[in-house]
Amino acid sequence: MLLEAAAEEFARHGYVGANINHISLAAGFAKGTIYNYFESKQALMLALFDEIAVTHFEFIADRVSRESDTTRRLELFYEAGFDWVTNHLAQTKVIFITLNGPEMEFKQYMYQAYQPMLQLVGKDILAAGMEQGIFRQVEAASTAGLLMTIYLGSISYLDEQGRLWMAPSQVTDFVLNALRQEIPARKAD
Amino acid sequence: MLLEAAAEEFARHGYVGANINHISLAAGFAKGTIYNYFESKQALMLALFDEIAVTHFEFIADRVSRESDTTRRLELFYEAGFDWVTNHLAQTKVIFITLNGPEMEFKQYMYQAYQPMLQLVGKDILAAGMEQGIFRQVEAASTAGLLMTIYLGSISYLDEQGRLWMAPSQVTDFVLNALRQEIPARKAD
Amino acid sequence: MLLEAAAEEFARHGYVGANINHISLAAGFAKGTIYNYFESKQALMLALFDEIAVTHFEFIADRVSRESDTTRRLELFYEAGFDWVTNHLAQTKVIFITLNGPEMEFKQYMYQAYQPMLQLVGKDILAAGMEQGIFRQVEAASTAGLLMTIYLGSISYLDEQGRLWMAPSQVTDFVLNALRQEIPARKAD
Amino acid sequence: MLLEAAAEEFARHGYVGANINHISLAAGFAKGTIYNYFESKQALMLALFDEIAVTHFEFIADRVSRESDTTRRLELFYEAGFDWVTNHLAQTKVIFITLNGPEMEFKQYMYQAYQPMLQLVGKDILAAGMEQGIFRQVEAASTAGLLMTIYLGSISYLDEQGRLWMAPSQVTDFVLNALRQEIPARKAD
DNA sequence: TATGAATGAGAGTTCATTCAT
DNA sequence: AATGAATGAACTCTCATTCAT
Repeated sequence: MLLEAAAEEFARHGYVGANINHISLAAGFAKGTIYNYFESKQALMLALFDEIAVTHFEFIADRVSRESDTTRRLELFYEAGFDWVTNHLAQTKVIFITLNGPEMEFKQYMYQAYQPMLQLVGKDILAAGMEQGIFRQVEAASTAGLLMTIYLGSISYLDEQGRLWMAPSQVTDFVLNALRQEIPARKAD
Repeated sequence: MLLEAAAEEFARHGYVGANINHISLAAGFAKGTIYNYFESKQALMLALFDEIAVTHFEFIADRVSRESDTTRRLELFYEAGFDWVTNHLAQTKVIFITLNGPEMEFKQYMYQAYQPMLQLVGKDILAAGMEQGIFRQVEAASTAGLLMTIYLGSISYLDEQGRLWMAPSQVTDFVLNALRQEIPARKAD
Repeated sequence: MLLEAAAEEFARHGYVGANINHISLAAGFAKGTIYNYFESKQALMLALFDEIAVTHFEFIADRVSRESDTTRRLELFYEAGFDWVTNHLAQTKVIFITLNGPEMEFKQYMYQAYQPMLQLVGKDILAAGMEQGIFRQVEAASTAGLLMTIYLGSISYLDEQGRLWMAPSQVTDFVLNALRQEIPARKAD
Repeated sequence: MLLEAAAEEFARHGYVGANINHISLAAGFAKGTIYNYFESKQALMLALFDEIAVTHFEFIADRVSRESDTTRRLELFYEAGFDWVTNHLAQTKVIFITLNGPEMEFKQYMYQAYQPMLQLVGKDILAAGMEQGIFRQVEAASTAGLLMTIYLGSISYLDEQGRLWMAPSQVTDFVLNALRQEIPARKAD
């Protein structure tokens, strides 16, 4: 599979450092053959982004939508997110290389590709939780961004074996504390 | 001068994509002159890491240590951190390029270089706050990592003008909520 | 074609001084094309050694083996050797550049590659001649080395047109005198 | 000593590969200082040739001239030659690098510089021996060249410790056999 | 559709040489 | 006389891309 081989190569060497001939060979083709499928190295990268964003989103959205309880949904978002990452190490590295890399076009492209996931967090989880009185009132857009950031940040330190330094439960715990209602207990005063 | 030019070039093009000759020229030297100062492209990068880590840490530590109140210290950590970032755009990009790039040696090196800052968060802020009863009891090491992650995550999306999408106060607010005491207060009822 | 061009360039400029791009261009290719055939400058050099050693040996061995008389074989060794040299000027220079150059790996490699020719001289000529009573008893290994040395030495001073300063007959004459039986013949008087 | 350092460097790396800055530093000077003594890398090399040729010749001529017997002189030529070599490894390598290297100007220059030694062999030893009836009649010039060639050939394979693969006595033995009178015993037939 | 030889721009790096101090 | 920072030409090697087969 060309996109699979591309993910491996880009993950291991970054965009500039990746060798497009190696990708073609790793996918079982000859050197030049990849150009029959993608116009250029850049076009290949963009195609890879699309595939990653869709796969990633669908996997998480599927798991999240199985529960209707919002707190549980938030937990599932991180759980499913962690699961996907540990099964898609190369793709995960590609995400980080891109989001933090120097190529601005790629970054923009990836932001677009990840809008659905941002929507999922912002609307189906955060806004819903605030409406239901489960979460305190926060600024929705930037907090959704923060939740995504925490997700990305907590998966960004993968060791060589793909192990994370943090359990999803720790993250969920932290986030739920941050979002819970102000201490209405005080009213008791 | 050379390290400044190097930061700009690495920020704009990444490690592999950076052109060491351009760095030399941008610093006002001829092509090869940079090799009178650094043995290789890699050695230049490592020297740049050292300078960034030290500058970054000293700036933040200086501001944080001016206050003794722990909550205020946490606020100052993010405020000073944001300040440094907006005045060191190139250096900040270098940090992200490295932490998320494919070169493992660089990553390791940078983790080492940032140990002092991790200590600052873990001991002087987090552990101190727990001791003083200001923060709830959390697992210190991984939570310190999470606070750093949130810092890095929230500064990682700089636009071309170096503007952040989030105010330090929002971040502090979120984090203080996550760390405040559980609501045993209710039991008092 | 490439090896021919390589021999010319190495002969003219030595290993370090040779320009691998020039070799590629001289062979009718573009600059980098030679790297499709040889991994590096060094690999090219080693491949050239192999080709030279084999060609050189086969040419001489073929001529020598046509005669069974040992004295004649010794003569043929030098005659054929001189012939090969005058028709392979560049290759000959490469041999000398290597045997006397600073790169020890190359030297070792060439010694290995020339073992067959040393065997030819040591066994098929020298040892055979001693057995047949044609040559006096000498230490075989080092004398074989000396015969090779004399061959190499006498071909080492080629002028620009590839002319030698010595005829093979002179060398043969000298060597046959050095190897002929001691003068026990006199005792026979 | 600059010339000593130069001999070491040229011996180890060849002319093109030698680093003139290293030479200056090895001699205890700063990088550019060598240019106060020699106009260029090439001028340094030529000066080194002069010194080597003179030293080498004087050492051998001194030893040879202590004996008047011609056979003994021939022996002393090789003995002294071997002695000089084992005490001047770097200089010896420079000779070979030059005689077999690609730079024709250097080669020519060295031939000139070694004329005195060729004279010594051709006149004081070979011609004298023929006149005295000790050696058979041979073509003087080319045979003198051959004797030099055998000298150079037998010292050209120095291992890293400067050991030769052949004793001077073996060489002398071989050469004396080659030069001794034809078997006058035959006349008895 | 697949191949892989060929291209050539461009990179990192070296180092003889210069020259202001 | 001595220094050593600076120069910049030149070199080895890489690789995205093309194209005849």
